[in-house]
Amino acid sequence: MSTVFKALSDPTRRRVLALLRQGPASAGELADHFEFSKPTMSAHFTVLKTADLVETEKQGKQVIYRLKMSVLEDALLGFAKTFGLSLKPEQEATDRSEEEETPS
Amino acid sequence: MSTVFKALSDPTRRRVLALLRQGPASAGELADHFEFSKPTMSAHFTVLKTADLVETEKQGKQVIYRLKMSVLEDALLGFAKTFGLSLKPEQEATDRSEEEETPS
DNA sequence: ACAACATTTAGATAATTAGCTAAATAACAA
DNA sequence: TTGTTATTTAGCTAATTATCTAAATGTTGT
Repeated sequence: MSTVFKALSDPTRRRVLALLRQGPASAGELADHFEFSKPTMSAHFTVLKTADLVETEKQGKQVIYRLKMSVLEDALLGFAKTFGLSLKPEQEATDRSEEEETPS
Repeated sequence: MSTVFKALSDPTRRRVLALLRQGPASAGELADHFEFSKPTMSAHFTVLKTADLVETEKQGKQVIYRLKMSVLEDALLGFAKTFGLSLKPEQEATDRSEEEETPS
């Protein structure tokens, strides 16, 4: 858990995770969202991987990063529980993009 | 939010917060739970205070630290929301012995 | 084989962090 | 006032971190 919180402590890494929430992406695609050098971004990816928050798959020249949602969820949940909070899945945006929102 | 995550990235500080979950405590009481020096613990308290995760009140010689639960909750919630998760209060042990709340 | 592209590794540096001891400050008690 | 206790500040150091450029590695296309 400590590695997860360490990983989350950097805003760039949190943004990377948020990007991956949209779906898998290559190292380069991810890096393009930032102004840092590729090596710098690569180092951030390594931290995320060490924390087991992402997994990778090599596809040709590219390395595809994928969010390990369950790991993030468990870490967050484990911590939240210490404080009498629990985590529940939110109303998920459905794929029907043209539809009106259900009023809350 | 970044200061909160920075604060949470250290296990000692997470333990301090967990202790404060039980109720307010003085700097010394908190420090007694750890093997680090008082000044080291004081520095940790400063980080927590900077992140607005705790507030203090001076009582005579002592400084009482109190967890700002709502700040922790909001930070956690804000982040969780990015990932389609939300927080809810857990089933709390119904030990009312210390409370002076009006029953609903 | 060679070149182009995608990514990581190596190696360096500046900034930050977490820890320490010693000293300063603040409150209270005798 | 002097001493005791609680906490913080000052000043230091070692370790870690975030960043960079240059080079290495691995993959694909010609």
